[in-house]
Amino acid sequence: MRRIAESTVRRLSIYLSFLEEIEARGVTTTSSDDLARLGGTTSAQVRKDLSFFGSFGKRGLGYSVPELSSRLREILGLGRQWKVGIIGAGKIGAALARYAGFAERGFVVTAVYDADPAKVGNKSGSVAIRSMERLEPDTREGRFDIAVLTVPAEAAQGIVDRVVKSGIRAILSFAPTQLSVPADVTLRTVNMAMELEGLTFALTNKGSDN
Amino acid sequence: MRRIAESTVRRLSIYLSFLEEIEARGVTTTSSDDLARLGGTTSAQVRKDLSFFGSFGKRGLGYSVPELSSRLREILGLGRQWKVGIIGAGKIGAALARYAGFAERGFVVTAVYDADPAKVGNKSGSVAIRSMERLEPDTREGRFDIAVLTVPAEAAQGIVDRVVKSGIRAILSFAPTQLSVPADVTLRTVNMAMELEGLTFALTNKGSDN
DNA sequence: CGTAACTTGTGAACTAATTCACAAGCCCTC
DNA sequence: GAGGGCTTGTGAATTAGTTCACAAGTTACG
Repeated sequence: MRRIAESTVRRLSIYLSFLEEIEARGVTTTSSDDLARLGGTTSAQVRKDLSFFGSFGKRGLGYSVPELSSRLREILGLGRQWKVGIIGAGKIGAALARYAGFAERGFVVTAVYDADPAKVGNKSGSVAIRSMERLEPDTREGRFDIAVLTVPAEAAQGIVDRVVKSGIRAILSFAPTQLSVPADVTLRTVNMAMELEGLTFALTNKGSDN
Repeated sequence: MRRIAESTVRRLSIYLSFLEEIEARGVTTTSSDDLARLGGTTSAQVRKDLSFFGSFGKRGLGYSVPELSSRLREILGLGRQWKVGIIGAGKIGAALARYAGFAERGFVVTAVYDADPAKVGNKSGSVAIRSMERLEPDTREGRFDIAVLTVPAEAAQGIVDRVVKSGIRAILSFAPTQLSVPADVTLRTVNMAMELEGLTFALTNKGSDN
């Protein structure tokens, strides 16, 4: 398969969430134009995005909503349940552990870790907090597929190295720091400070550009 | 000023965070090569990014750390304090309201809102939770510059419309839905589901590509 | 069955972003 | 003050991503 741009994958997620929405409302057919309008892009972009994976529509008619959403779920790897381990049971970690949106998409939190011995054993949502020492054995036993990092910036790289070494290949980090991983590991970072700075940049430079 | 790519702005944030880090360690000089290595990019990219805003280095020598970090803060609009209003005092909203990283970067949470009357008046961090009805008057009085949305997907567009109408020009949304704003409003969206789907896509399609 | 009205799928054209590559400038040493 | 060793700043070349534009299907209808 040709390399797929991250922007394309993001849009596929958007298309899928609309498809699920209109599917729930009983709509059975849609078009690239509908998807584009709802997703803030163009119909050509929608068709091009889908064309990387096959051809799912009928000329003159459009797309079958159930079929396309099922194909997108498959493409995005949502046909199975994914186990998520949350590392760091602070405010954000705890909020995520309880976040219902996880389950709706097939993600289940199977472990929460914290370095603070006082927290170990407490429940975070429905999951007991585990000691950081469990990280390697748990990972090797396949207790989770995806690591979500909600630890302080200083600790993040060390933990990334540990979970990568014991076999994790997908990491979502909320730590406000640049992390490095081997080429075969996928890392996504959500950095609040960076998002806010994008906004202040725009506020500060509005008018002079557009 | 020529239109600046979002990717460039994101990298400027990264460069700045490194500069602050090494500045704290007493380093006084750096090079595009250092910044590139730490930020996971190339030295040509660093120089090109900076070149959109001026020329801040000395050939043969590199960049003065204090000078460059100060210029970047200025470019990113961090020379002043920004007031943030958090709309939605659920788990994520509450976690953000207490998030110390905010203050470090010059952001101060001046208001927290919630639609649930039972929550109004309670404290979230050091700020009292206000009624949603206060949104318009508060916004018009300049109580906050940036709106952070942590409300359910269904409520998000309505609130965006309200704050935009009363003058807000920068919004950071955590609602898992596509939002639309006028061209003069900057919107950034953080969507957990989308990030996780980016990971499952990669996990599912590894091997066949790279 | 023919034609009109649609909508997809996709090369080709275009636009945006990144990387290359090198002249220009700076510091240091002799 | 000339030469060597560095590193910036930036046009040019390249690569990546988006948009255009249209042939090829599909349905509806007379």
